[in-house]
Amino acid sequence: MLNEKSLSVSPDCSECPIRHRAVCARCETDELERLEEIKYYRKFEAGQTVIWSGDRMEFVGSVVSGIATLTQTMEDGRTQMVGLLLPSDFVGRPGRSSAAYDVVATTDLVMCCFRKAPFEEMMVRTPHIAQRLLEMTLDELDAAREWMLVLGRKTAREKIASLLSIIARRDASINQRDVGDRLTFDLPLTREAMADYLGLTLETVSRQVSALRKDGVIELEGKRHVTIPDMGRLLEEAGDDADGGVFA
Amino acid sequence: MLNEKSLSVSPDCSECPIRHRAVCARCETDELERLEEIKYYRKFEAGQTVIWSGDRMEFVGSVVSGIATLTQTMEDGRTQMVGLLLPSDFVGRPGRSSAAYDVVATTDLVMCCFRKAPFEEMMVRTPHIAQRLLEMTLDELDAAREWMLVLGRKTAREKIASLLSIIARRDASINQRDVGDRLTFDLPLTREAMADYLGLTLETVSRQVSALRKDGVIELEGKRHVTIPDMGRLLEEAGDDADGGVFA
DNA sequence: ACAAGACTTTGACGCAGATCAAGATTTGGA
DNA sequence: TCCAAATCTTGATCTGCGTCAAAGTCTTGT
Repeated sequence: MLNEKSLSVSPDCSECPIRHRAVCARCETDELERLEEIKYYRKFEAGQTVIWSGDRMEFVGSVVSGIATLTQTMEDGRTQMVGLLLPSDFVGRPGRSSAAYDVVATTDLVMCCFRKAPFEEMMVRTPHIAQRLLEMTLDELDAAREWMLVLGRKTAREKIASLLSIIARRDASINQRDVGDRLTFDLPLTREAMADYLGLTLETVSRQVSALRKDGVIELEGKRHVTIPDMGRLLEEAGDDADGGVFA
Repeated sequence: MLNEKSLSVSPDCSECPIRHRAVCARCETDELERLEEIKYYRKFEAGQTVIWSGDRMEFVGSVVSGIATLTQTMEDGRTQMVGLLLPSDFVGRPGRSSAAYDVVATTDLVMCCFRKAPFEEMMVRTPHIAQRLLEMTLDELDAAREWMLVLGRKTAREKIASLLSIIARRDASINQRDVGDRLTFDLPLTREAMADYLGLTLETVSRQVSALRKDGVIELEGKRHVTIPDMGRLLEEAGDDADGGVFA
């Protein structure tokens, strides 16, 4: 269930990513109007849980701004982040009734949501929506498998470099920067969240970030503001040669 | 490309899993006939590579019998298995032209294949196929994320127990056994393949298998024949409480 | 049936990353 | 503005798993 702290925002959002990425681009006008009818916005504050694992899912949607994470937890408290949701990423499982993971806003977050039942109904009537969703799910699957290599076989230093290169690349594409230039961004994750993503402890994350800084692979201003002087070098450190990770 | 050692087998296969799982179950007759036209079988020997990462994919299909694996390799030779394909699992990426991973037969393998272009064309005409494929892809994504927890946060012993419980569960469902009974099966993987799946070395796998045997969690006859006297106990060892892993 | 190769087990030892601990820096609320 | 809580850094030590090595056991072909 949505947290009571969430609240609707303006119902108009011309840059709503689902409009471009998932649904509207190829829709006929009447479907587009129907979509507008079932669309609404939700806002969450940093730290709020969007959905708890096991909760009934009543919407699907996508991230408009901010960052959310998908997390799994074992009974003894060990946690593993299994997905990082950046603007334009899709959330939800057409055809599934309950959430499989905790979804947590790590920064202030705006989501564009569609009520699930009418969305699914529309999916049946409009085949290209199902196809677009299949494509997006295949991308996520590739990303998850890419991450399995990171978790299973990379060293701590390579893991940090992999994560930084993914965030840098995504950030560059959102802000229309050229990868290859000096990239600069704010880390949207605490050291602990990074550790949960990478299967490490926060102390190891801190040490390896310091080491990469000392070696000139990254520059830091404060704790969170990162600049990558040489993306090629970072990718080498990540063990990805040049082409880099697929993570969406 | 398919390896030259592969060869067609009988074109009839009444228990072809795709018939039940992905496509035919809800097809109208004419689609079913069309499917028959583009269907063919391929047989591979243990150890053969079905497709190399980067190769042009000319078919989609599913495993009829035997086991295949999806593997990623780094330049320095480190490898990580990112998927385990058991009978009825689907292989291939509608909408993608080249393979993202190596697909290797670890036992003798029979696959039921469909030529990709006509299959995709049919997908467009027959919406429920696209929907079925979306469901299957979502299952795979859940499995991959479940595995991220295994790789990132579990100990070597828990990893082995997790893998054994997945294989045992799948084997039980294929052979219509009741989970909860004494389960018995042949391990379809070498110690090295298990290590590649679990992000461990083969020596560690061997030691932990021995330890689980010594502790009575599993019984071994020869190197490969395993029996699980108490599935609940195994799941505890895996750190999954009771309900267990989703891995498909 | 036997030899050669593939697979597996076990031991000894080292190291990357975890754990435990203490401070330092940043953030936010009254 | 100042205090308390959250976040981050760094150090010392421990340990699970990797590495290296050797020997045992299956499998296969001739």
